Amino acid sequence: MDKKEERLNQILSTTIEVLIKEGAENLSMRKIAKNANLSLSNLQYYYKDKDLLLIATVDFYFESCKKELTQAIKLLAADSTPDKKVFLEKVLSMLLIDGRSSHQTLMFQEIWTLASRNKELQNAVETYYKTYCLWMIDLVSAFCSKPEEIVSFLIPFVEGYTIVNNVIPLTKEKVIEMMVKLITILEK
Amino acid sequence: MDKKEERLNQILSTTIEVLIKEGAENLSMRKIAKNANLSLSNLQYYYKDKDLLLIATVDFYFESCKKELTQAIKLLAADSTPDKKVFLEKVLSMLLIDGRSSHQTLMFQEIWTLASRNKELQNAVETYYKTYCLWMIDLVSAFCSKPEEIVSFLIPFVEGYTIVNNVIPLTKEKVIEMMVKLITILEK
DNA sequence: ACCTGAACACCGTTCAAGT
DNA sequence: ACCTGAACACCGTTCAAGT
Repeated sequence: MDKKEERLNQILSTTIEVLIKEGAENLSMRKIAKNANLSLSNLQYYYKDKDLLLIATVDFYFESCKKELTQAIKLLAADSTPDKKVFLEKVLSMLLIDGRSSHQTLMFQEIWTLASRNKELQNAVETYYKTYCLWMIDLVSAFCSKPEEIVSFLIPFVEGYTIVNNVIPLTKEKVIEMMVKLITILEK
Repeated sequence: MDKKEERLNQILSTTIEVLIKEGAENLSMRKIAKNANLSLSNLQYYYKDKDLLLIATVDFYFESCKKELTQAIKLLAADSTPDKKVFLEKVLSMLLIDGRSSHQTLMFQEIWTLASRNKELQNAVETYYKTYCLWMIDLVSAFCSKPEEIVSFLIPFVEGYTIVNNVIPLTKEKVIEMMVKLITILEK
């Protein structure tokens, strides 16, 4: 890794840190510069304005998410018993996260909101989710028929669950039970 | 409506307008004051700081959402044919909104993000969604058994769909068809 | 190519003062 | 009770200048 690459890495990591800790609202070029040990003008040499810095940060973040996802999928695939029910339960309990306690969900929420005002970020988000969809289809198809239907139903549900899990009447365990039942039935 | 109430109404409506048009990121006390024809200091007389203004705005917005929801539910209930399938299709096509083209989803996204950094907003969001849940349970129970399960599965799905509808493989029509099938089966 | 520092218009908040 | 205006520290961006 050469010097420039290292600098960029340092800037983007710092931006993610500040973004998670303080939110997009309280993110400032000066704060990032300070935390990354750069002068404001020097930071602006690497990223001309705040928008470009945010786009680069989101791309950088999605790359790390993809790596994590690949890892998780590998674990799931390796450890797979032939039992479909057990497999589905594992996938679901991994995906159904309480959004308020997860760094990842916090970061995604910032990204969604930023993206709603920025075309380039919207594309980055769309591209990421499409990749995510394809991987899920691939993963699910090892155990289930009609993977496209299952994924079309699983992904929105999981995304929504991170937001509203604290208000729905059923517990997480009951939700997993229900989802396994539904997926099993969906294939018939 | 007395003068004070009118002033507050004018301030909160202006805040919502600016929030939807420009996002929380670009919302400023000065901008709101200007658009609502007040001096900055006068706005601060009514809302001491930005946080208090945002909390009041979110409460105000949720109130209008509740009114809209009551209206929509009334329409659904009045026009109800005895056919469960038709009823479910109507509910679903009303709820499954493309998030990118809807003012409401834009506003909710801003609120979610703001809430992730503010305890009071979190409570406001939670209270709103709990009311929403109870109304949905009430609505659904007219036609279906196991309304708690159906709502626990419907609400997260609908929330998630607004975010990821553009990346999942199935079309909206196919999604509705699938959901009706699943709900029907869930009751058995 | 990489980095600096001053200047500008804008921001939220505070405060002392008016009616 | 309602409203004003000045002051403060902070913000993003621009720009002319250094190595």
